[in-house]
Amino acid sequence: MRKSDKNKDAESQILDAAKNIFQKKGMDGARMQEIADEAGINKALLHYYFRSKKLLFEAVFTNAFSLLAPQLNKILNDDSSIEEKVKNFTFNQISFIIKHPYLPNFIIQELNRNPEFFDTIKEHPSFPSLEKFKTQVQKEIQQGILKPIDGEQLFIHIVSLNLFPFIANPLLKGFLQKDDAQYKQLIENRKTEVSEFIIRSIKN
Amino acid sequence: MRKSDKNKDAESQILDAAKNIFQKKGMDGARMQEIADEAGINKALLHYYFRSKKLLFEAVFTNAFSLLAPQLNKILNDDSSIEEKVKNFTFNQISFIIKHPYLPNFIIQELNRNPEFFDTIKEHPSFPSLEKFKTQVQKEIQQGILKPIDGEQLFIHIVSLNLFPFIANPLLKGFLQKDDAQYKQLIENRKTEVSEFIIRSIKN
DNA sequence: TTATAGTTTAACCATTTGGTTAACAAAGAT
DNA sequence: ATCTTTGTTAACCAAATGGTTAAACTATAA
Repeated sequence: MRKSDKNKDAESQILDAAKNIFQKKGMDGARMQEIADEAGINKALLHYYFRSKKLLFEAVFTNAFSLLAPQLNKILNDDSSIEEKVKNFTFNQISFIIKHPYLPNFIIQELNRNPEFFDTIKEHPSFPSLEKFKTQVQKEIQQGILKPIDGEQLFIHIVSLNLFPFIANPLLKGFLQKDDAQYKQLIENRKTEVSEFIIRSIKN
Repeated sequence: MRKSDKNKDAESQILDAAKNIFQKKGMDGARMQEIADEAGINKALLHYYFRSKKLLFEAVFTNAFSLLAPQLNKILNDDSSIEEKVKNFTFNQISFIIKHPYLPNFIIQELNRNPEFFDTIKEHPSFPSLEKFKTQVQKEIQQGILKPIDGEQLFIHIVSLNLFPFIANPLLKGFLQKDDAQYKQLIENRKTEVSEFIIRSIKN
């Protein structure tokens, strides 16, 4: 354990340790003892602050979602053009995930394991809504700015292109035969590559 | 019934059950007893045929990879144009994954959990190579058929657009507020939607 | 038929794991 | 100071889990 962490109060220290372990190993792979060790405290203290493994996990999960969701809202709820949105969104999202590379995989994986989990986050204040984005796409199509495309499909395209390279990191790294540094560079390039690719396809 | 038939019977029955459980719950979440129940046999028989959980899992994993890898080779090693390749590949891959929806997530997830796993599949006979695809992209760019694009990035684009909607199924289903039938339709539409989107971006 | 080798099972076992308890320490509150 | 609440720990526990064993069953070759 690092000394600078010793000052932090126990609860946030547990959350921090739990985040690391859960995001790397998932709910089933994580061990309470391992989290306690990472936090530098006794295992019983985990249960003192968070009654059970399940509750500790849920705390970490909603915490992680609270980081990701506002990122999504950026593209959906500002007033710039679709082109601007795509550009800023891909750049910002890829930059953000570079700093939190385990986040998308963690959320997606645990949502697959337990889909009812979505009900928990549906109530989240910054839960994204697609309505504005969809109507804006339609409007720009009518104005002749964009070629015809379904807003929902476009949304899926964008998120897929942004997140998949992180989720499939080991797979793609293997296929492309890149080492960590090379793959990092490849992703770095995608900050602009992806939006250019999208814009080229949808802009008139 | 001949001895070898019987072996294959029990063995493949175990593999089938293990596939179902492992793909739904992952290595850590799966229980040997549950696999035995699903296969309708005694738990000890699992260890008789596959010495340990780890070995059973590896059998399932390489099996799964053997299904997915040839799909990738289709786009990389035939002689059609890039446009044809993109069209056929997305259509075929999405059609294929619709029949095996757990497959991509399973492979990607377990590869994240244990990246050294890639060494096992690197030896696989149908392990995909990108060389042909990359040179073909460059050639078609020089011929003026395609706009300039990096072949590796294009490859990532394609796979991302194809696979992400399956991997992030619960997340996207939630964001888009679709039920299972509606989401299935959305994916069905992507069989052509994705390739059109790509072609529009790269073709001159 | 019987010996043999392969297959299947119930009962067990050792370890791991999430969770509890009871004692103890720190810090306010009176 | 002394009482009370809150925080922390070592030791413990019951259940679950991967794995083993020895016996029973089955098919077949001699």
